[in-house]
Amino acid sequence: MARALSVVGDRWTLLVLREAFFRTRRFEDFQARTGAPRPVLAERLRSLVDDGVLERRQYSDRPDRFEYRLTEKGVDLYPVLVSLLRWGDRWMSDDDELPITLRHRGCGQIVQPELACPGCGEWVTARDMEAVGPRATLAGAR
Amino acid sequence: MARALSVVGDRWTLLVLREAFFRTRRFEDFQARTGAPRPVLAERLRSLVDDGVLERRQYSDRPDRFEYRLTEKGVDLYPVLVSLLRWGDRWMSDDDELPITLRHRGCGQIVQPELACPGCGEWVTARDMEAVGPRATLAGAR
DNA sequence: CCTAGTGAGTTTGGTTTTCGAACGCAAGGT
DNA sequence: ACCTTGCGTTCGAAAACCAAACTCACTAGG
Repeated sequence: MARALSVVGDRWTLLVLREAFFRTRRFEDFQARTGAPRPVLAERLRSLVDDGVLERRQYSDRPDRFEYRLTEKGVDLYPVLVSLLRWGDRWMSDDDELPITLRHRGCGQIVQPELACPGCGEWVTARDMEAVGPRATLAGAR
Repeated sequence: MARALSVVGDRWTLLVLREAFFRTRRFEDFQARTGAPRPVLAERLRSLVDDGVLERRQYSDRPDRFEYRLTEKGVDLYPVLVSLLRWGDRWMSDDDELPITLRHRGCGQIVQPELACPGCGEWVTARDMEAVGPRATLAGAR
């Protein structure tokens, strides 16, 4: 998890990724929609590309122009973003800003996806899970 | 989501919360396990308490000693942490560090929880969902 | 031809944050 | 009397951040 955070553990990075999921692809648009300072944005995009989360693709020569798209690795961050969105809507909403809503193409309903157990299909909360392995013993060793 | 990130959009904050889910409660232990610099840790704990994610509780007077526990709001961040954990294991693992594994108390199996649709129960990926509402039009307005 | 505009950055210079190391303080142990 | 534990705070140096201006390579309009 620390390694995951070394990639996405940054305010601007996550805002950039949110926009990427909304199909923003160009530097100017990322800049306008996230409000990130341009040098910071340039640096973040570069490191996301280095980390394989975004792909930098030329969409024009003369003049050279590039766009940034999510890779498979990037798309797989969706649960992180959705979980944050959900938590923000639940705990941090203020009334004069309507939340983003998500529609499930499969069933057509407006929903907030939640965690479930792939083993038994039940919904999962923190209390239903326990850590095992190296950290479990660490935490217990107190 | 931006508001959510204003609370947890920080490398150290998320590491602190990870430890909190492992039942770390004391300043020294947070410091040792996250490696966060002490002044940063003090400031982060304070702001997490301000934001209602952690609760600061006195567990001894003479000398005064405090511990930090997750509130309900904090516990509800579990999906964010689990999603990060899962992504890190999938995309950032290196072989000489065993991943943390999670057991579902309900069915006893070792699993990585995933997102599902509360409407129809199907598993959900980024491609199955579409945004509607204010941002959808914004993204389309290009 | 001259000027304006667009897209994708880079440079600059000044302000915040962050960091590691050391310190403070109140007790408890030996 | 001295060392240790727990929980922080203070300090100066180093790094990151920011807004604004600049660059470069074109395209479009008059």
